[in-house]
Amino acid sequence: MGAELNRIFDAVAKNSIFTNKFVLQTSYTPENIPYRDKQIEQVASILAPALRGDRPSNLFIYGQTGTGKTLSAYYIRDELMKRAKDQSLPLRIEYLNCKLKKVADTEYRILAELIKKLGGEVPSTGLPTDQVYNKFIELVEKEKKLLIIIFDEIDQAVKKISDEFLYNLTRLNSELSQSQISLIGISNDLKFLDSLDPRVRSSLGEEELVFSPYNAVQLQEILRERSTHAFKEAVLEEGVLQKCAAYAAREHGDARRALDLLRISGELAEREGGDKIQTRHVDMANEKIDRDKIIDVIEAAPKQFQLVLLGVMNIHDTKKGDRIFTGEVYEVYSELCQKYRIEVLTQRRVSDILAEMDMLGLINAKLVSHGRHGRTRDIRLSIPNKIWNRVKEIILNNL
DNA sequence: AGGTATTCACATGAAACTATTCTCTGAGTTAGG
DNA sequence: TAACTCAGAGAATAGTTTCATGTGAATACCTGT
Repeated sequence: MGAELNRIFDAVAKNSIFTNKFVLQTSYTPENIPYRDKQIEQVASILAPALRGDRPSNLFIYGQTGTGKTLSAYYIRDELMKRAKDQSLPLRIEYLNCKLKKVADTEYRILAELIKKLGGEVPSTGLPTDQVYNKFIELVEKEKKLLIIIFDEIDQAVKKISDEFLYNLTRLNSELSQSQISLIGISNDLKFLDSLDPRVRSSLGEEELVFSPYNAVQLQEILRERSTHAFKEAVLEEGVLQKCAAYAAREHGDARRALDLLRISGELAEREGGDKIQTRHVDMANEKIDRDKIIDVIEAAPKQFQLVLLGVMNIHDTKKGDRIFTGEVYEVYSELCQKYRIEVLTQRRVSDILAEMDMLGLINAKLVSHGRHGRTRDIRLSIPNKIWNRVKEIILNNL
């Protein structure tokens, strides 16, 4: 045991692979963003009026995950602010990620977060929402600036709340005399705009912009560029970059995924004590990413959610290959609840939980109609059986 | 045979409820002048 | 009298329940040939 640990420590301490792992991390902002010149130019031209002190149009940016939306937004923000500072323009840009749980997934919290960024202070709960609004307006008014707010993953927020708060925000301008607000919404759901209230849609979508996915060649180029900073000479074996790019291209051209793959491949190779990254490391990394994601989700999930999952797994064990339906899951789940002395949820709720699992990719649920025999979900487990035991362990330990 | 109408087994939606967390307020209490 | 404490009111949220309504197609039921 000790010897093994020492081997690992030695291998990692020797650090035979990375020179600067940081450039592969998602938080890293490169100086130039390849293949996004056109989009950045467009955003810049849309926002340019801000430099004259005029209110730029609201902007809606659409693009799948890992297509450089957020990165570009950061980039433009920095450039604009640089410019504004030089000419001491009254401009302020705030970025807010609506996906962050516990930070920005309700109307109240979004406002609270904005207020905090503007230097105000609000309690995390206990205040009526309209008071928070007033406070926000007051603060913005005091700033006497043009305020551009970037809402990343805005669809998440609207899904949890209603689109009312967007409406309120877009209307805020009429209540402001000293300041003006522009909104930039970023989403990876194209249908999102259509699902909005027409009033909101027309005002948020004054300008629209699409970030198309990277293709495999572009991904490769991005990886090559970064890898020169990240790794020592000649640690990449032939085909590693290609493989990372190929995997990521399969995931709708997700550059973030490509970078993660490369970084984790490196970490795995390093852990083995080798000084080269091989294509098999990429395969391992790919699996690891999937596995870790699943484990994380399950660990964070509430007890009832876990029990439902356990129910699905148990059914899968007993009747191999056959289709699993909601009714069965509910039955098995109820038994489990009684066994572990946990209160049983309604079928209604379990139905929702199953839908959530589908969203999270833990199961694959398809709606099928069996005619006379009703409609139900056709459920298939999509957790790789390699980690079944770990999953069960997690759930059972959690009682 | 061909066409309708039923019917199943859930899905999906909306509203309302519950427990918990947090702030704010004001009454009552305490300690010092 | 100023400072402190502490219970209760009010608000928001997550997770749920209750009630209501929706739905795709295999089957049952006609109908006229």
